[in-house]
Parts: sequence; C-alpha cells; structure tokens
Amino acid sequence: MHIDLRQLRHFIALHEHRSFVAAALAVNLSQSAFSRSIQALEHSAGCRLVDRAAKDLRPTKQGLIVLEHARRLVSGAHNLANEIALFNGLEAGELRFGAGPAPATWLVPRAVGRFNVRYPKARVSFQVEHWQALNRRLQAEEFEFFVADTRHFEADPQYRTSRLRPRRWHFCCREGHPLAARESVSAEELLSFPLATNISPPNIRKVLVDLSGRPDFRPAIECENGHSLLGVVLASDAIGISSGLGDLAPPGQGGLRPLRVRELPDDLDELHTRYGIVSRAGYSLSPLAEAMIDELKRVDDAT
DNA sequence: ACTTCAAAGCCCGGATAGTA
DNA sequence: TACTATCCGGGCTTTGAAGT
Repeated sequence: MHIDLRQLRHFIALHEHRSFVAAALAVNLSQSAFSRSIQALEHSAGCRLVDRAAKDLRPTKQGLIVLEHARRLVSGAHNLANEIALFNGLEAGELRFGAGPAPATWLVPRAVGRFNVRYPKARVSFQVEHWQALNRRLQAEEFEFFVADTRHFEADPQYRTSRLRPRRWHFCCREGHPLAARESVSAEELLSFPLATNISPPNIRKVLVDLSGRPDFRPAIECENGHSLLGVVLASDAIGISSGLGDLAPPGQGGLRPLRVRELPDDLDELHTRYGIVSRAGYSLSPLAEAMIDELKRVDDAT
C-alpha cells in the first residue's frame, strides 16, 4: 500500500467534518479534488474506508484502522519537520497554540515573552478564543495545544489535560468605586452594579446563577476578550472578574480592587480556576510545543 | 557528470450528472 | 435540495533519453 500523507490528512479531515464539502473546504481543495484524494487512498488500501451509505459518513472497520495510523503518521511528520528545524535553524520552527480569554490576559503573554528570549528564531502564533472554538482548532490540527479551563476535557479520553495551579478568582471593581473600600459586600449590593464578564467558564456561570437566583442570568456587558472587559471595569462602575492570574494591582496604583462577597464561602470549589494545558491524546507534541508548555508551567509556578 | 527537453503522470478546478 | 462522483482540460512535476 502506497502511503501518501496528504491523503491521510484529507481522510482525517473527512472524519472530523463528516462531509466531503466541509472537509474539502477545510483543507483548501475543491470538492472534486478532495473526493478523488479519498478515492485514491481507498484504491491504495484496496477497500472502502468511508461508509457513504451512512448519513454521517462514518469510517468502515478498515477506515478506523487507517484513521488511527493516519493520526500518528501525520503527527509524526509534523514533529519530524519541527525537530529537523530545531537542528537546522536552532529552534527556527513554528508553533501555533490557543488560549482562553483569562489565561490570555496574563499567563500566556509572560510565557510567550520568556519563550521568545529562549528561542528567538522560533515563530509563535497564539489565538484567543472561546473553549469550543479552541477545541475545533485543536481537532483541525491548527493548534498543538491550548490553555483554558479544563473542565470540559478532563473526563474525555480523546484529550490529554495537564492542570495548572488552581487560583482563587475574585469579583473586582476599579479603585474609587463605591464598593472598593468595603471589607465585604452582599450579593444584592454587588449585583446592583452592571457586570462586565465572560460567562463561558461553567464555574463562573454557576456562581452568577446562584448569587442572582436566576437560571437565565446574563451580565450587562459580555466579551471574549478579558483585557477589554477589565478595561471596561477600570473605566466605569461595572463589576468584573479577575482571573486570579495577576491582574489585580496593589492598592494605590489605580488598578482593580478585589471584592469579598459575603454569600460566597472562600473554600467554594467554583471560586477556583481550573486552567490547564489541553492537547490530543495519542499525539506527541513538537519540541517547541513542549518548550512553550514548560514556560507556561514555570510562569504559573512563579506567581 | 551534467544539462536540456519532450512525454507521461499527477493534481487541480469547473461543470455537470446521479442519487437520496 | 444538498451532496458525492465523474468528465474534461489546464498547469505543474517527474522521468528518462539525448546531447554536451
């Protein structure tokens, strides 16, 4: 059987998108070229790899075997390219990863900064998105890993998760805010001000629903960009959420002030972050990805 | 040993037929 | 109607023979 990595990539894309049209689009091919690529792979294998009679285009038994090996081979090829780049250009490879809004405000920029000092020739691009979009990109092999809340992935054998230190998050307001000087505030007082936050993390959503008593609670201001939200908090009377990753400034520096809410016990599990590194199980990471994860863990440990 | 060049092969996109 | 398969022509790459 002749092994063609391009065809294997196409087969993986077909499995992920479950549509010739969508998969062709994802790999930048026309539908006809994509269809022929899958046919050529099936011809090489000497059997059907996709059950076209099934509406979800599921792989046949042979297709599942090919898929399993295809993932390993494609990942191996990527790692090989990166390792050769490491030898040839002294860390001149390319790394792409993703980050959730909260880690992207503080942890990721610091780690990327340190990484760049260590590997000045490496090209790094990271994208900040909601966890579902991060997951889509991970599955499409656009990312090697992402840094985000790991709750959605821990129990799923398709993923490998590595937890960072849990941190206490706080409601916060600007210095000079009517609540800033208070030792503690009630939920009612807190919610009398507009809330500017992202409610994607399930723990934050649960706390807000419990505090407000409303299952459909929505903040007044929502945005995926953590920096923008904290900017709103600094420029208004809105209440925000500091991620516990170093965005609170010492008093007197015009930064954000944490607010203690009387109804929330300090040991409440939902008040702690569960950030971590999420990658695909069964895929080894490139040396650059490993190096970036090391930096993320070092920055996490140092703060 | 190296270069040139034509033929063959491969892959592509567009158009369209066939099917559920 | 949406989706996959096939036909066709164009462009690029590879191969191998011929020439230097």
